[in-house]
Amino acid sequence: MKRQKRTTIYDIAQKLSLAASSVSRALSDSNKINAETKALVLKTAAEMNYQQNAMASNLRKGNNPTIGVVVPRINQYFFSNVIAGLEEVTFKQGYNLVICQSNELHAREVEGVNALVNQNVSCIVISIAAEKGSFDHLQQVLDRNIQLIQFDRVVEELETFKVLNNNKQGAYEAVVHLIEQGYRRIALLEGPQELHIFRERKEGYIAALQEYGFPILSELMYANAWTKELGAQATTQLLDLPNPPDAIFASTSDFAALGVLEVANNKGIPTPEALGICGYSNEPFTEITSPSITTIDQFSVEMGRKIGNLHFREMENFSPEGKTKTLNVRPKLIVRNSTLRKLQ
Amino acid sequence: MKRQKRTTIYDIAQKLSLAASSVSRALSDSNKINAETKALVLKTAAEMNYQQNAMASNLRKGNNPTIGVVVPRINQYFFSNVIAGLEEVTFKQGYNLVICQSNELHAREVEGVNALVNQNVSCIVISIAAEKGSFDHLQQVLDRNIQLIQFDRVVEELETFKVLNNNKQGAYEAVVHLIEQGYRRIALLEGPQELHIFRERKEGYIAALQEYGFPILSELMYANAWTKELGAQATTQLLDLPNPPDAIFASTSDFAALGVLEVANNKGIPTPEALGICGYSNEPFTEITSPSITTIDQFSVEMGRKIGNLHFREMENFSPEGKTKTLNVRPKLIVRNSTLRKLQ
DNA sequence: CTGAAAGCGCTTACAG
DNA sequence: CTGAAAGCGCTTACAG
Repeated sequence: MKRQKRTTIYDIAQKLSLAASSVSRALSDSNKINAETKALVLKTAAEMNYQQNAMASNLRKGNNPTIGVVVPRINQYFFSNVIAGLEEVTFKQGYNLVICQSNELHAREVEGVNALVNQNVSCIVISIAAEKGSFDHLQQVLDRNIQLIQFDRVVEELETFKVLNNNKQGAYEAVVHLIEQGYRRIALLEGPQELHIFRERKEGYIAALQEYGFPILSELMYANAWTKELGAQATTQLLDLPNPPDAIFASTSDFAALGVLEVANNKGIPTPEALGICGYSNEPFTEITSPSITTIDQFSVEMGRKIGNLHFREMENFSPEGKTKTLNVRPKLIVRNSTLRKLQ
Repeated sequence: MKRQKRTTIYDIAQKLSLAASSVSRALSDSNKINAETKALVLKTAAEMNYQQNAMASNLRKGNNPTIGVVVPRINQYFFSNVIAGLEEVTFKQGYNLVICQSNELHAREVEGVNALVNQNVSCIVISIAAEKGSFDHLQQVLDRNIQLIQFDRVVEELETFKVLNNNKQGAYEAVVHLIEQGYRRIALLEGPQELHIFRERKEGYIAALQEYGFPILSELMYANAWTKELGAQATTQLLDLPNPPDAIFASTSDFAALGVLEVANNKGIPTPEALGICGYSNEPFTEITSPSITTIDQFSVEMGRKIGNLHFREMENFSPEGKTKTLNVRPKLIVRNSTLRKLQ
């Protein structure tokens, strides 16, 4: 035994000598019902402690007002913020939010997506796992006419809504800022180039240098430095160059930037005077390091809200040709002490 | 129009000239079905791209394999970790996880809980909002025989499962550590005493002092210092005492401890030599401040896993008299430089 | 092992 | 405005 019997609309109908359909109409606030009857039903329902069975209602109506989310990790600053923003919107609309994490594994992601499809959710929101694999599972979502919204890390080939940070823009602004602060040899810590977000950041770096007439030097671009440890390692090597950089843009993450800072501190290289440091993401800790770290805010909570609003707006005026729109969230440079050697 | 027609078991049955019930048996891997028939059904189902309608199945079976979670904020380090741990377990069991945030508001919490009750979820996991209110909504959950598991911030009067950090133990160990490091006047930053977690931490502080024969001095206990700003303010006042403390235990949070550290740094008071500082929660930033901050780890991911396991274990051997068990997660002191003035 | 039937708790055309 | 009936897509006793 688990549940005790819940009151159903039949229980109410019987008590009031009404038809179940009338009870249903009263509860759903239909206009095809007498005001007095409605009041009576509502009163009785409250007395009998009635709660609608959402599963039955959804089955009959053929839709499930829930949004499913699949992210690599729930407890990562960026993702938990996106989810928080999304929840805000979905809750307001009376929608549920079901959450899965892929742990960066493709197989886990597939399982999660399939579970959501079985639930007949009205929308799936996803940021794909780092582990590569086919995207049949996502194609399946589209085939079933379930809305699919990709964000941040997306499968580019797939024609779906995409909500992205304008990574090129963010990187571009960071590098322009460094140039304006008088840095002349700006190194780049790159992320894995299979992920488009890292390719775009590299493009932004190059665009800024070109615009200001600086050379693009391969010796100053360091591949695959997307953890604190790899950032530190990259920094050690870069600073050992015959002609070392005077600024390092850790385009991968603030964690990499933290690795840069630690190496600089250990070597007694003063920041920002001799070495400028810029990260990416505006993790909370960047504010409290010494010196505080310049970085790029991605407006993650706002991004979550945008995703939610996109879904609900599209539900209203559904236009097939509008299915592949890309929404860009414009990131913002947060200037802090690690790059500030001129007064602003 | 939203969804196109999905294949149902009737479509499969028709194609194979079978009864729907046989198709159902084959798909649910029943033993009351011929092996050949089963293989044929499975093959055909795959060809026809069949996906079970979870709503129909759940409705018929009278249960919904999902767990609902209500927390003050999804994007808070502690809570997102608990959710991550919980998701790990629920996913393994093929359960869904539905998430609501109360934003610390009682009314929002009530709405969230009711939505989950309507869904007929099999378990609700909750950490209550700071805003006080009645707990009729939680009583309602129990009345409907839905399992209720409270964690961290709980309604003590309510007889439910509770998963708690052993806050008294954590605080006790921190203060003992401070005493062993030679600190003699240890101040306490308290949280709001309406919340039991903060009362318990105070008890741990007092117990440690008593055990070592130290006086309990009200001048060294500072109420309501649970943000960085309030922590800083408290520190300024404490250090202005005629006989100031030589250590401050910010029992409320690491953020308060950060406030303490900043005031100490600004006043040129060396940490840990002249002032020991200990926080609570092991936020990521405590590792990277200068000096790094001693704190208490709450094993939040592990706590989430414990909650999940509790639910699934109890489902099996359901014993009414075991319904009010309390599980304590033992916290762990993380010793860092902010309190380390002796070699260990 | 297979089929026919009932029913989970709703909603919604269809009559009146 | 109200009722009787059908049906959403499954599962599961009940016969055979």
